[in-house]
Amino acid sequence: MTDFSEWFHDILEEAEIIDMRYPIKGMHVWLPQGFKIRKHTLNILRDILDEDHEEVLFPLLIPEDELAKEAIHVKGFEDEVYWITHGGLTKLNKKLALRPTSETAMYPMFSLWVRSHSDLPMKFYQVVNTFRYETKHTRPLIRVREITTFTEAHTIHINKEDTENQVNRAVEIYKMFFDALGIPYVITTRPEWDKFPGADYTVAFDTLLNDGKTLQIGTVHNLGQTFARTFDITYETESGEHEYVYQTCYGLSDRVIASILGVHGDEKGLCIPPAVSPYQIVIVPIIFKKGGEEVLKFCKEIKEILKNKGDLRVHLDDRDIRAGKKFYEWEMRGVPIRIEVGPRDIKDNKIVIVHRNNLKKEIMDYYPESFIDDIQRILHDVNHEMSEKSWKFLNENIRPVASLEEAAEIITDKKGIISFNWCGEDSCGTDLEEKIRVDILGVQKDGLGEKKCINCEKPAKHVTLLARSY
RNA sequence: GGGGCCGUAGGGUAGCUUGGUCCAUCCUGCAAGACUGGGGGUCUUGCGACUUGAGUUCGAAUCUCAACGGCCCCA
Repeated sequence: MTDFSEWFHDILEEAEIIDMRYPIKGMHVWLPQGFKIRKHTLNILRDILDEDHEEVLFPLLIPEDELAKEAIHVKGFEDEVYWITHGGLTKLNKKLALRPTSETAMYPMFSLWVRSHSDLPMKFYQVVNTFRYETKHTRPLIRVREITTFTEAHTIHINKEDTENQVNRAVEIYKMFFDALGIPYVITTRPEWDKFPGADYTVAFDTLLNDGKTLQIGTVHNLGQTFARTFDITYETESGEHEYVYQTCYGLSDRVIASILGVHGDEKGLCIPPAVSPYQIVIVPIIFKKGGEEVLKFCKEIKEILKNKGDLRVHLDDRDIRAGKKFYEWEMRGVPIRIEVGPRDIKDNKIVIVHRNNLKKEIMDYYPESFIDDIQRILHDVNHEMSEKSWKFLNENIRPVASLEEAAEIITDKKGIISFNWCGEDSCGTDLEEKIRVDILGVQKDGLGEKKCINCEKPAKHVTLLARSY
């Protein structure tokens, strides 16, 4: 796969994930197939979040004065805000912003909700669309003007330590989530110049697409007390004083879907993890003129078993077209396993199963009693193999370097992620980014001892990652 | 932020340089039929397009301008 952009664009259309022809730049239509992947992906995330968060839903519109309250925050977004200026023909006295993110929508309400230390912690999340007037190149699901699936969590705590724990907890949540999808990631603390506007610090997840460029797929922010001061969110302590709260927020976007498609896909098309695949199994009957009835009857039987007893998403493709064409089509759509049933198999009491991830064909004896268990096992294996393969690819493409020249060479030649020793100074970091035209993703760990920064040769503080990124 | 390229059926394209040959080419798709059928089958018939607006002209897919949309490069 040499050109990711082209591959991605084509597959989104061919597999009917989204329709990019909607006549507004950076806004697209979710088609049924794409919507199903999105739905199942959201279900997994909701299940995890619901354990200790409460789902809420805030309005789309934010009044101008609230949005403008947090100066640093609004500075980070001011070029990208869509404004509503009119109601009908009447010009509004107070402009209304389409949320670029929801801090300034939620926090004035949090100020009303938080009263006492016994109210805390509070943990909320919502799944909403957000709007950013992107001026750069928009890319479907990756850089869009309407983020349709922004899952943002916001938490409120009584002290700094609690927010740090919550940041760790959020990282664990996202690990669990990405692990369920077999999406590999690197976790770094973003450099100062790249953190969320208004945050104390930002921890981010990046994955590696198969063209060697990284994609940011999740962020976790420790907001400290910045927003609490701006929006006057205070609680009463046990001794009756009023203190500002500490906050975190963390979010995922449509890019999660992009990474599901981009990480696992190959030259044959998509390969969707069983957990979120619209169909987990497709049954393709091999029908000849004679004996067609019997084959179809058997296909329907196993479909019912898988659907009802196995609680699986199964599709029986009984269209009157050649089987080979169906094979190519379902492979392109990424259905994890395909069952082929022909007269020969029925006669021999066999089932032919093809794994999408490695296209291996498995012929097994058909026992109605153990059939579901066998299929469940195969689905589990497919998921496991997909995850292993993508993690292997990520790990193979993280390369440590000892010099700037080496970094520049590798980033041009092999791409991927580069790990190096860095002093941690902003000026040195931005200088390095400019010199070899890459993005510093962030820092991984401290305490390097005697090592030197590969750019300025001062003592290095962090193992740091850099990459070309989307 | 700066620069460049592009817009023709559902998708991909030919035609544009030199305006008339174009009620627009080919592949794919879709619809119907026949023969077929363990990896994209063949044949027959049919459906479907010049992004929008303004201009130049006897005449515009073709030239000019603008809007909208898409793509690429540089900071």
